[in-house]
Amino acid sequence: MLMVYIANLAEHKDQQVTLKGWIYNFRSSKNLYFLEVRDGSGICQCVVAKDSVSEEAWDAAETLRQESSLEITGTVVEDERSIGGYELQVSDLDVIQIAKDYPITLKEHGVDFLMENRHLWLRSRRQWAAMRVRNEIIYAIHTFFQERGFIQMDAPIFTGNAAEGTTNLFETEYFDEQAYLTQSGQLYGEALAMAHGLIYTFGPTFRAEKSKTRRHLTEFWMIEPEMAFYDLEMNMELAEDFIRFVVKRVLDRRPDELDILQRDTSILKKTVSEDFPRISYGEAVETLKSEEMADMLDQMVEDRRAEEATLREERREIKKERGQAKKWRKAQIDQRIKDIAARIDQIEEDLRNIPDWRASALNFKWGEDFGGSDETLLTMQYDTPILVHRYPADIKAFYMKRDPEDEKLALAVDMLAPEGYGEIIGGSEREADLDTLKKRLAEHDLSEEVFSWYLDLRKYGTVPHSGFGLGLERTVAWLCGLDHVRETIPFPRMMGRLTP
RNA sequence: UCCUCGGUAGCUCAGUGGCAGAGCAAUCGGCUGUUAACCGAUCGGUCGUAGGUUCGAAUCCUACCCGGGGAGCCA
Repeated sequence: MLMVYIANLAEHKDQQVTLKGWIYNFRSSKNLYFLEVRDGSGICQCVVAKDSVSEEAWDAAETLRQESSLEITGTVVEDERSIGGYELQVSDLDVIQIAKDYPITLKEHGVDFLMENRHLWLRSRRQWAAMRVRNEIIYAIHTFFQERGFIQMDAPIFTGNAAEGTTNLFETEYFDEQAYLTQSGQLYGEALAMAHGLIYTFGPTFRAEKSKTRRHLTEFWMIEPEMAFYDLEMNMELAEDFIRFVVKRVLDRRPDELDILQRDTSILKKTVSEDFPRISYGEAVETLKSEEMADMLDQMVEDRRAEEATLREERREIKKERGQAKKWRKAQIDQRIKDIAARIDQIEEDLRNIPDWRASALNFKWGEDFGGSDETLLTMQYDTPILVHRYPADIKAFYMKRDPEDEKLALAVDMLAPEGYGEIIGGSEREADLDTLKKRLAEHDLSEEVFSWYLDLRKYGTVPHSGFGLGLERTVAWLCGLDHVRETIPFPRMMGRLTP
């Protein structure tokens, strides 16, 4: 029998084929079973009619439960009523195993429960789609750099010295020594760039920050290109081309997955077609303190209040209706009431927070770093990512080159994603001069001895060079429209979560 | 570390001082095209833990534990 994957069913119209997979869902009537079978490549509805199969096969169909594994044979027919447009008219089926009491139903579940069952949750449709988008992003990243002559090289995961303070590093034993898990491959990337010119690293990084937010993991994946003979402008150009390329590939090649995720792609399309605004830190500060920003925030308060009033009105109406409603309508109303309550909670939190955002923005002082709300406010004015460059040197790392036109500034750049997804890229032109770099180490109370190999890079044929780091999970969250990075990686590691 | 919200059936939740509830799942039955199918029945409880107030506590008070969201920090 011809074994096929569901993704390829269209090539086998009217043929007899065999699928191997798992029961995603099933419905039944007296003489008919509708089995939704998933095989990893997709989902196909398989129709078992009592008079089309043997008695054994019919009895077997009756025993199937969610996630039972099976082989199923039948004819591929086009049917617009079915998911994917094709279904299988079943002639035979073999049960491999009956799964009893699969914990994750197709109904709603809480985050904690789903995280406890992450190993199973990955089988669910939205998670399946998100992982395929993640894969497409990874493929696009490699394609982009490989096509431009970049060499992928790996930075070590164990490091002996804590480069920039130990508070946010994980410590571990390394034989008789203290070792740390890497929080960035960048310094090593610079060494690699001096050997190969254009390189990128792609690996895990670890941060022991006690952050419990939707944007943080303790273990996440970072892509760090490093380019010899690139200045800040070239760095920004590359970062913009890079993100545009990745977004375009995902839009082109994963429309079905984005559809499953119910991602509104209109804003993503602007990222592909429009230039990213470039704003200096100084300009960003001006924007935050401006009259327009204050007005925008006042308008935001009004909009939220209006929306809340509308939602409360709707809730009153449907609560009245609920009394005489039929059962299915009651369920619908209950769901809507839950959604409304969640949205109202969010609005009320926003209304509590907006005065703080407003104060933070309007009282912003040159020299401070942007807070989460400041970043959000800056990106709200655009539909594409924005590049914010030339930050005060005092709030940036020692290795960043200063702006020759203003020594107070570092030639740094951050890319902020739209729709509140925050910083996805951080980068800079690196300090190339040996004596200046030594001076910076001294200013930061860092020992020259620890960085002796790094200083060698400036001693032997130093050149201008730049690079940046992309956070993979934040990128996946943005493209998928997910509100938490925990759904962007198969097994997330975060505060209080080490299993499964 | 701080602020804030929460912990009631396998799951999602309602119940704010007076008999422990609903939907889903599971089990049994019904239904010839279902789309989170539907309909009927059955099963299902250490109300996070410990103490206190009260004639009486899921509900009020105190402490603690666990989790969500946020601040700081950051990709």
